[in-house]
Amino acid sequence: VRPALMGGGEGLWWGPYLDVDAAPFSGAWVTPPPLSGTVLLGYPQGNFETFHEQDLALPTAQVVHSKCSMLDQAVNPSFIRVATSALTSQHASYPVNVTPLPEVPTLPPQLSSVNAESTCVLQGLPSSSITLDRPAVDGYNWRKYGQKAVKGGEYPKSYYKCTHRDCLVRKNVEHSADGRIVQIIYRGQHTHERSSKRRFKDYGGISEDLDDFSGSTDTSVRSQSDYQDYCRKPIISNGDMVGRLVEKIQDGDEQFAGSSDTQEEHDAEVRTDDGAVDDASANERCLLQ
DNA sequence: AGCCTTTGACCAGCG
DNA sequence: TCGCTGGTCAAAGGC
Repeated sequence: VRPALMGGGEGLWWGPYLDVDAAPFSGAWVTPPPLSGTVLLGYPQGNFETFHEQDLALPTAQVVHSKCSMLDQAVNPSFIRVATSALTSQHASYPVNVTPLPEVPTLPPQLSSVNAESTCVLQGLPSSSITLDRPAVDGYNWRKYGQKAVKGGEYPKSYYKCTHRDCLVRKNVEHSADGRIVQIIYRGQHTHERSSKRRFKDYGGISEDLDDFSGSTDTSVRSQSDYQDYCRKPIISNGDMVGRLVEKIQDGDEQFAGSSDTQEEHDAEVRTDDGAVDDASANERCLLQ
């Protein structure tokens, strides 16, 4: 089953998505599943980044959203550098130029009705810039308890537990050959708050930003309009790094994904002939709910 | 000392 | 029942 365009903002795909191996698409917008799910972000070169809702939605997405709003007034690449570094390994920091988009994508009713939580997907990062080999960057503490070569042996799969007492949340992380995360399967729901502000500080001192909006951990009660108010401005992505986003709900029946032919067209427009990126349109897309 | 990753063994489900 | 596969356990070692 290929992703279905269900309407909404220009350049976005969303809808049921059952075939992860379907043709690459651009656009990155996803509604996190209520209990568990997978967010897979990929690039036309065959590189993929995968984030779970809680990798992105609460800590980093809101940071980026916040920074997006700031960037609307004064474009400052350092903001995104901070945000993206929080997404990457704790040692990585990558400069990214930013240009705000003029419009705010419209939400498809199908998705807006699914879940009130919000996910912002960083898209268009250089393929080398995000390596979520440290799941702890989502604000929770994880302990790796196993690794297994899955059938075919293409990608080793790592198994992580949340270290919080009485929390049974687990993550299955699939890595590509070069160590990049290909897929994260998230099982369960945290019964506690994000465990460590200190840890976020370690990733760039953004913990305060996280609390700007995520003071409550009960995101399910947060309204969509709240998010839209909170983050008005999306960020356009690096055209060279057309994103691919897949959300796979493991424990539920619903599966969603984002993609867009129109977005691909847009990305093609901002991409130069030699594959270089038009700085004016470079960088990150922050799509919101 | 505590927490983490690594890794081989073990277990359960399924055909 | 057996073998395969995915998921988990737990000892060992590192930071």
